[in-house]
Amino acid sequence: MPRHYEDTETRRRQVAEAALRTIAEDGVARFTSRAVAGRVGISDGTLFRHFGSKEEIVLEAMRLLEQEIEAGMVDSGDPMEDLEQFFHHRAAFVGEEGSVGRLIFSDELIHLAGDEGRQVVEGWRRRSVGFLIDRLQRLHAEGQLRQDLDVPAMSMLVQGALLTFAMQASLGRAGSREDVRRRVVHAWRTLMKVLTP
Amino acid sequence: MPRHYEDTETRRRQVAEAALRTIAEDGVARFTSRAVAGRVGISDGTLFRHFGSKEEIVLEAMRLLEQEIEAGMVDSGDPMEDLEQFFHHRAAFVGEEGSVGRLIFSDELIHLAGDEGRQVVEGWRRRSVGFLIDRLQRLHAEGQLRQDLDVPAMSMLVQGALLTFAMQASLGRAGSREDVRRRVVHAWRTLMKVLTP
DNA sequence: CTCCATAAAGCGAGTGCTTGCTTGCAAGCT
DNA sequence: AGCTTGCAAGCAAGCACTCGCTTTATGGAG
Repeated sequence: MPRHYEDTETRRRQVAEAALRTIAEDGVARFTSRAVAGRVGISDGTLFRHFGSKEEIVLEAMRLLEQEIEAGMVDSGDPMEDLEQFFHHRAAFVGEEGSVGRLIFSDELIHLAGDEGRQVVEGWRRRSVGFLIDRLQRLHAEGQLRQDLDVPAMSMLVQGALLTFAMQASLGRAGSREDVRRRVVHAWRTLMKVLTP
Repeated sequence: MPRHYEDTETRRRQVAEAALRTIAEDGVARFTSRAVAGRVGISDGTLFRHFGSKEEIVLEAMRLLEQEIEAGMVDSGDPMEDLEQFFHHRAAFVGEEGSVGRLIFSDELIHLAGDEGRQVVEGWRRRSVGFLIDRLQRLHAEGQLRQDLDVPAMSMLVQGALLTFAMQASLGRAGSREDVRRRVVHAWRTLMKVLTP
């Protein structure tokens, strides 16, 4: 059988994607270098020709996720629209992509990714919370949100709602894409009812 | 040096507690039979005299948690009081006991606990959600909760708030016991403001 | 167009380490 | 004496990772 050849750049992307799929579908316990290599269709020996360590693979996979995470944080000028955009994007993302929830929740994986991985995840958290607080603050100051609630409390409600989606995806009980989207819309309506005067 | 002898019953309890402490303090990745044995002060060989497998250890540890989980679900006759009790108890529990969050979030651990472990965790979830829905339903019917919100949506808000505590504990950023308790009280006040007319 | 040297990518056996678990025997309790 | 509990060494399996060698792509010289 003839071998199939690809250059390092292509392989690195394929491996990072395969790593995310493996984590999402098989779980962290079965996330081994052999499994990832098998998914790409190369031997585990070849895998380590393109990556120096398993830690590097996790970091590359994180970089793939990072783009998606950043994409959810836009600045349209209207804080309310930003917030809605953020909530929908993030909820759909963590609700559909099972690997995200596992990555964030699994100290196992973060431990695997080393100090650098820990910093990456911590960075995501800080940026996301910062974004949330900022938009809520502005809306609160404009009087568009209930004045008897403080901003951190409202932030907790929004984060909590997002966590329920991550949790469901992590437990594999997310349902179809359409189903997730419907629940996201409903959750957002509920939050609006609850946060606005 | 003289050996210290304990009967199986005592050792099983000690081991289960040590397992929870190990998961909470060292993380799932370092939760090995040797580490647990070392914490108890016995060799890993002795550990397997009292337990048939690591899976059994996890199940025994789960049984320890189960008592605490059940303790949070009382029936005082007043649904609102039940709900408040439940929220405070559960939030303080998952917020202070880091192992709970890790246990619930880690598919690694659940995978380790086998089918029986998966059923145990699924049972917790079902019972907890059932409890929540039941009390909310009754309060909603009595008109004590906002009629423009549906019960599942309110349940999501409560669960979400609880998840934020589990998440913080799992990430090791819980803070002191007093600190957690203060935030729990604040979260409950926020929920009440938001759910009642 | 052919030939061949070189580099890149692939393979799979092998290495050392850790893990869950076993076993042979010693040490204490009853 | 016998039963339980303990230890330390050891085992097979699985892991991340290495290495020697093979196979393919490339590209310039003849």
